[in-house]
Amino acid sequence: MILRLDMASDVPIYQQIRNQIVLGIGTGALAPGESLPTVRQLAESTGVNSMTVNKAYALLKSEGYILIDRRNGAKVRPQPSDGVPGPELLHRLELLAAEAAAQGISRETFLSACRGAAEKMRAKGGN
Amino acid sequence: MILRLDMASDVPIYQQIRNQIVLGIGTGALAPGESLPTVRQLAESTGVNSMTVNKAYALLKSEGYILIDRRNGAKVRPQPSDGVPGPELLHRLELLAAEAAAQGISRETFLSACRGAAEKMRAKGGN
Amino acid sequence: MILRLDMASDVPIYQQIRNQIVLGIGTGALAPGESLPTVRQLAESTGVNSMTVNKAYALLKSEGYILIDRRNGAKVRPQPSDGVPGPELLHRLELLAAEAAAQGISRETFLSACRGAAEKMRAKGGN
Amino acid sequence: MILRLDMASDVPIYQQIRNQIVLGIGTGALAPGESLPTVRQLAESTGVNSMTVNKAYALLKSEGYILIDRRNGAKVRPQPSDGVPGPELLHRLELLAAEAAAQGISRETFLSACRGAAEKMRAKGGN
DNA sequence: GTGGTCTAGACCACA
DNA sequence: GTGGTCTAGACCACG
Repeated sequence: MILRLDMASDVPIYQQIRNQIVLGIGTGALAPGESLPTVRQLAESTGVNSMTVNKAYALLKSEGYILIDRRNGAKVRPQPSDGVPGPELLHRLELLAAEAAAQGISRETFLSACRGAAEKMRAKGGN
Repeated sequence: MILRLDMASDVPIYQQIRNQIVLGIGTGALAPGESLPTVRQLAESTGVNSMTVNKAYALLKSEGYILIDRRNGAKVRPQPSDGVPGPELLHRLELLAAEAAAQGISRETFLSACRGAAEKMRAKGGN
Repeated sequence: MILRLDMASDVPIYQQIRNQIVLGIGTGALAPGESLPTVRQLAESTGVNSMTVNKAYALLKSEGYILIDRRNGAKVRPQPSDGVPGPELLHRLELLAAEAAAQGISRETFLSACRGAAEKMRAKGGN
Repeated sequence: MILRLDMASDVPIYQQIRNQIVLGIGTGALAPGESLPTVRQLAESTGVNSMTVNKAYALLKSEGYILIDRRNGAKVRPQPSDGVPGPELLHRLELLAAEAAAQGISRETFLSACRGAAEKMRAKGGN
């Protein structure tokens, strides 16, 4: 699990960390129950302040992606809530579709890209 | 074309304006070539500082969604660049897919949501 | 709205700030829609670091007690979600009742204290 | 007396132990004079470090809920100090009431929840 | 050892 | 002007 952070990006570092870990969980690179590096480790290996890493972990915890155990550090949440996409996710998906449409990308090309993204994710059971 | 802005949101106002106009273009509510309100009009009708509206228009122009004509104001760009999704869009799509997967949303449910979003967009030709 | 913070307490400062503001909202000392001091103001007047105040405000925002407007700072949320107590609140209430019972406080005395606390809160309509 | 501990919770484990024992005493599940398991037993049965259990017991003793006899281990204190709620308890009760009020919960609903919590406790005499 | 908290001071984005 | 982010280094509670 290597994180690539862009210090010059306008997206905050703690968000980049959060995004990459979510990507790792989604793709299966980080298995459910797997331990994440400690705050200090990640801070050192990325050259980022530990409070910034702390903020990313706190965000992931509040979003329900990870659990923070006082003894063993952070772990990927084993059994995430199953079900339907939340309104916020649907909103962002619509915006993405609108951008594609406004750029002249055909509906089929867009859906093909969706399929490509979905196939990179870990397969859960028969899904 | 009515804009709904949430002053308490953590997404910047100029981004909200930009997003809603992109949504309008994508869904067809704003037709290619259609004139947008002037910066001053939009600023007045929304109660937002005109510098903020200006920033949104400049962003839309730099992204290629609109054309700014000094005489006629802003218009929806008639023939946007056709083709494939850019890397930035693909990146955001992957993050969305990862969030869905990490939340336990099945691949099929995710793709169904994608189809739902795509169908809200204007049909161009046979797509 | 004066905050009294105990630097020697084991409850974190940002929590103390959060608690006192919640108390202010509950009792009506802070009216719905009323503006809170800015982060910097509160930091200065209390002698606390602004990041600590920031954390308290972020917590209050995430809990739905306040709204943060990029232009005007923080405001008490005008129309909080109405309804039933959440499970976390009920849990704490039970613990409180258990502590009282274990200390030999009679049920009636405990309920009397509850009534006393409730009567300090702002009256909403006929409640 | 079964303890349910959540290692991922942000409330310290020794506090969780303390809380559950207080709940047991308050509800009557643990009768006055009843013996508690030894530190070592409780540590083994819960998989928690014995220092942590020790801390919980020391806290319960300092709060007056239990008595620690070197020969017979810990016992629920038979005759707890009778009387009025202490200031710390009142403080937490007020905060609870304020949170309820700030969330739009009516005074009557709050008091109803108080009654519900009180009725779960053991009845002492006619109370 | 872990995460949680706090400071003092800085820079940036937004409006 | 506002809040948001980040740093470097420190201390503490927990286990």
